[in-house]
Amino acid sequence: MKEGPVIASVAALLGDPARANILTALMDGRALTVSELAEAAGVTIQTASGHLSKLDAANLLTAEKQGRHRYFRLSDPDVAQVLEALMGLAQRTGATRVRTGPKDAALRAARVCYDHLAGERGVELLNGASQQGFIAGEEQLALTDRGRAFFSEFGIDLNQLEKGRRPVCRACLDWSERRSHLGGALGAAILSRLLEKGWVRRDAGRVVTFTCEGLGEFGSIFTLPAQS
Amino acid sequence: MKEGPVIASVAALLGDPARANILTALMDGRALTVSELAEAAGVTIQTASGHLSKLDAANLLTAEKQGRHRYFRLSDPDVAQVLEALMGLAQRTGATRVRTGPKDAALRAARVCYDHLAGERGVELLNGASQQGFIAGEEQLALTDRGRAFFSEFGIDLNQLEKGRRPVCRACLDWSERRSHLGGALGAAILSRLLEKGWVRRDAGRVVTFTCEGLGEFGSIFTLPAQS
DNA sequence: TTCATACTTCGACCGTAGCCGAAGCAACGC
DNA sequence: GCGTTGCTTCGGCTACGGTCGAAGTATGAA
Repeated sequence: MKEGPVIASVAALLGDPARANILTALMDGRALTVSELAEAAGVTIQTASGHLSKLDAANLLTAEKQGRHRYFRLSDPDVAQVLEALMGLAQRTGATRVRTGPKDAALRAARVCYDHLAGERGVELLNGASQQGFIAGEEQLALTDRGRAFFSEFGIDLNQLEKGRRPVCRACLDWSERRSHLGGALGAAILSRLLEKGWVRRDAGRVVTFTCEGLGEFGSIFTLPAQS
Repeated sequence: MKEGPVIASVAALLGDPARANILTALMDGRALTVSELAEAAGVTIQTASGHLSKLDAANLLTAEKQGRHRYFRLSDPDVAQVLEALMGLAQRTGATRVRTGPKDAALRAARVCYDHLAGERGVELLNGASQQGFIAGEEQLALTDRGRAFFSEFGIDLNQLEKGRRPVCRACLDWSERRSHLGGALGAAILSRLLEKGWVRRDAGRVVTFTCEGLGEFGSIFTLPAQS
């Protein structure tokens, strides 16, 4: 009678389809306006506005005003992580209406999870990095010396990352693969670098597409057994 | 409009106060009957029965019939983990009605999280084990050779644990401490052992109480810097 | 057989919360 | 000033879902 309700109030927020749509639309880490979110959720602007104030009041979102727009984003990577965890549960749960549309396939292959790479490629990335000794651990991840060398070479400023409050490496459970992929500051930095290098492109929504060349490069680094 | 609803349906299940109470009542890993759960949730038996069939249909619970009773338990440690994660969110979220009752204090000190130790003691356990080199990693945990020796000595059959499908070590985020404690098969085995040794006692609900002697022993092992 | 217990199903009631139309603000451009 | 755009607030409608009383099923005991 006491602790139940505390989880119920949050869960109830996530439990409305419109709000759930809003949140998943924000899972790519971008900030979106009220009207964009209304469209994503399939409701009118007034309705979306109402939902957004609730989510904001619960600190699941943060709002930022810019001129006459209001941009909303997830307030924290933790929120995204809980959402992914719920998707995982939803699958096991049998609520899986096996909807194998083309968009679904693309999502499974590679997508953005808040600000890092997820899906098949995301899992490959972490597996490859582990196999080659760049990253150690299974649930609590740590960067190895070898990894430091590699990612510096790759163009990532590790000192910079380590200054922040955010953990550098973080295992994030992938709802489609049921395995972990790499989150945290390093995960985010890698995705940025992949974009800069032109290996991947961000499409509408959370889908990430590899260029032909990018897929080759990525594969030669991460999906082959250690090539040394 | 497509992936939102999948998380919404699960979240909506968790979002009803009565169901949330039922689930948190089951978080200690025990199996309870319909009537017990009805009382825990503060609703009539018919109502509870309805909720339980929904939770069961969603595979969040598993039912087991024994005579004229029906026992329900959480279907999986994963479910408990998501619930703990939600509690964490609920806190950050400001839904924190800071209710510092005596029971709350006891819960914070030591409690059962599905089947392993959580709360201050749980976090101490993992910290101590890490500091002394029994367990390596930060998010992905692994047992070290030294840890194998120690826990065997402690009375745990590690070979047995490693046979099962369940991961031996698992970091589980503690909602009250905002740090990880040790879950997985090893976490469960340690709690059993603590009970067997008479170091701790399980009270009503999820509260775990240390005996005077038990607290001393536990402390000398886990809360001091390595005593070697 | 009869009664008691444990639970499920049915039916009806009621409240809450989501939804939209309309109106009200606020920021920007002209 | 006026009009447009982006968003919020208000009011009323509606429907979904939680709730309980009552009746029905199953197990076990006397």
